[in-house]
Amino acid sequence: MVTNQIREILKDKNLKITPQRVSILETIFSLNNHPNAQQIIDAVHKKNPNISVGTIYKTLDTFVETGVIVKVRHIDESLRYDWRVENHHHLYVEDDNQIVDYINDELNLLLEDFFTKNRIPGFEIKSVKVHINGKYIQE
Amino acid sequence: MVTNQIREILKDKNLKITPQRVSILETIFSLNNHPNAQQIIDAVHKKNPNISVGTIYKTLDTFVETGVIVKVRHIDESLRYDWRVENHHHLYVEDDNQIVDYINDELNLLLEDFFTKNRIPGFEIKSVKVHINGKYIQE
DNA sequence: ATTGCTGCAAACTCTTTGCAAGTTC
DNA sequence: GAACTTGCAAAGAGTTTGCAGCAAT
Repeated sequence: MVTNQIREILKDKNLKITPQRVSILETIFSLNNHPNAQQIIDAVHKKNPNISVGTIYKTLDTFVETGVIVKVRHIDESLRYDWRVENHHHLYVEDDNQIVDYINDELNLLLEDFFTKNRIPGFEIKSVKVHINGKYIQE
Repeated sequence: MVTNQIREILKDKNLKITPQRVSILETIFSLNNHPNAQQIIDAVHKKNPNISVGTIYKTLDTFVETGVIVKVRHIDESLRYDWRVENHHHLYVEDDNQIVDYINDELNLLLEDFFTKNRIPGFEIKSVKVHINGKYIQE
């Protein structure tokens, strides 16, 4: 992701283009696997140790409010940030704090079909995500 | 869950039977939906405000170490406690910190079949859990 | 010049830890 | 009585907030 693209994203959202925001957004785009706030802070500080923690939290809030990124509420207290919107699933890698995207349209269709046929009374489904837990092995 | 059963569980694990432990375990069994530490603390304090927070945290650790309860690491920083072992799925209720069990054998079979046919190269699957996000509605 | 952003510091929540006093067996 | 458990208080991590000064438009 080039800096110019980032400046354009900010401009589109009527956000002032500051070095801090550019750097933070650049960092988020450089992190592959749904970083949480702490991981973003650490990564930002590697390049710019002088950006304050408060600023980073406020910037993340701003990005979420304006739709630059989304805040994924996996469970009430576990927040992760992602800039992708499409529905996809995740591999949770054991002994490793890694979360890898798993995209499979056939699985999406299968689940959609299942939950159409098996409605949950009184419950409106917004999205269905599959968490695949396991680990990488030598083959 | 009767207090006598709880005393027996503690005795089986060679844990000293203290009023605090009985009360905490009673509370955990009374909470249906995978409470986190804070929810357990709140619930315990409703009945026994004088049990200290430190004691509750230590007791939870002790229970986990001895296998009375399990600590479920949904994602690296989101811990919830549960005493059930069987594989089941969850409804994540929006605007509400509720997680409701969703048990459906047909869904389990469907997923098992899918991932048998669609192996992920180099990845050993330990478990597959479906997170159904949505909200309750008036019907 | 105006608006909005940043950095700092204080404060708050959740969790962990050490230790002296108290409780269980 | 020995061993373990509790409560308290201090401390640490992560996050939020207010405000004065500063930067972007």
